[in-house]
Amino acid sequence: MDTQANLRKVGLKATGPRMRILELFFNSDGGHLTAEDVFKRLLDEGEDIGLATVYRVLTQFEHAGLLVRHHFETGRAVFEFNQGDHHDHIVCFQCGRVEEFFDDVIEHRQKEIAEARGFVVRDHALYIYAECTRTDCPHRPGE
Amino acid sequence: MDTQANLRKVGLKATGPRMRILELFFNSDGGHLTAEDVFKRLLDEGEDIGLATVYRVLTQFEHAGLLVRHHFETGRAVFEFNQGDHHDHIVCFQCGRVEEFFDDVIEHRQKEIAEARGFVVRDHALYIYAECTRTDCPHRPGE
DNA sequence: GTATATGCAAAACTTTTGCATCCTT
DNA sequence: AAGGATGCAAAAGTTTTGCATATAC
Repeated sequence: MDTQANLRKVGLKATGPRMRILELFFNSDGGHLTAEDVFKRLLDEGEDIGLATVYRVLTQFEHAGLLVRHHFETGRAVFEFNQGDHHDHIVCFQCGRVEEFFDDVIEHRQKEIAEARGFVVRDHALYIYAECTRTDCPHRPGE
Repeated sequence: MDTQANLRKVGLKATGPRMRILELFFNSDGGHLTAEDVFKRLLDEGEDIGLATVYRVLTQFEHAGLLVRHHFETGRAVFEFNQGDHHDHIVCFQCGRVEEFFDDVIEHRQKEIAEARGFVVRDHALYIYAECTRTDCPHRPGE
C-alpha cells in the first residue's frame, strides 16, 4: 500500500502522523480502534505523537472517506478502515469481538421501508448484540 | 398512569425525582431525550434537581426496563420510553426527527444471520439515516 | 519560504462518584 | 428509625481548541 499516494489522493499532505495512523488501520485487518487505542499503539511503536493529533487525523480521515466512525454502546467512538463495502456488525457481549456481515435482504428492506415513509436513505447502522457460542470465545470483557 | 405503582412494580422507591422523570418520558410521546434535556426540562418546571440524580435515575430506569438507551451518532446517550415493543429508527438528517418502525423480515433475517455465525442474539439497534422528503419537514438542524 | 500540521497544555463536555443531608417506607 | 436517595461538588473520561514550533511542499 502506498500510504503517501493514498493521502495525496484525498487531498491531505503526507505527514508522518497521518501515514503511521493510516498504516495502522491498513495493517489491523479490519480492526475497530478508538482514538486512545491508536494513540497507545503509536506510543508503543516509539512515536512522538499527541492525542490531539490522533483525534484530528481520525476526523480528517473520516471526512476523506478513509475511515468509518461508529458509535457502539460504550459511548466512545471507534474507527475502522473503510474498505468501500458497506457492512453491518455483530458485537459479542462476552468477548467484545466484532464480526461483520452484509445481507441483501436487509439492505433492500430498509430502503423500501424508508421510502414508503417518505425518506431517502443516506446511510444506516445495524448492530446486533449477541452472545458468542463458539468455544474459542476468549471471554475477556473489559478489553 | 399511576407513576407511583409503576415504580414500585420494578422495585424502586417512589421518590419525587423518579416520578417526575418517568412522567416526563410518559408524556413526551415517544420522545428521545438526553440526560441534559431531562435536567433542563425539570429545572424549567421549577424542580430542585441535580444532574447527577438525572443520570442515576436514567440508568436505573434503563436497568428496570422502563427506558431504552440509544447511541446515535452524536456521541451522547439518548433515552426513550420503553413501550415494550421493540422497534428500529429512521433519523432525519435535516430536521433530526426520529421515526420508528418494526419489520418482521428484518428481525427474522438478523436472527438467521447471527445464528449461522454461531451467535445468539440478545439485542440489536438499527438506525437508518435519511433525508426527509416531506413538505412538513421543519428543517431545523441543531435542535 | 509559506502555509499547514503538530505537540503540548488547557478547556469543553459528558458521565460518574464521594459524602453529608434529606426523604420514603 | 433505618436505609436508601438526593444535591452538590469534585473527579474521571472523552474530545476539542489555542498557540508556538516544526514540517511538507
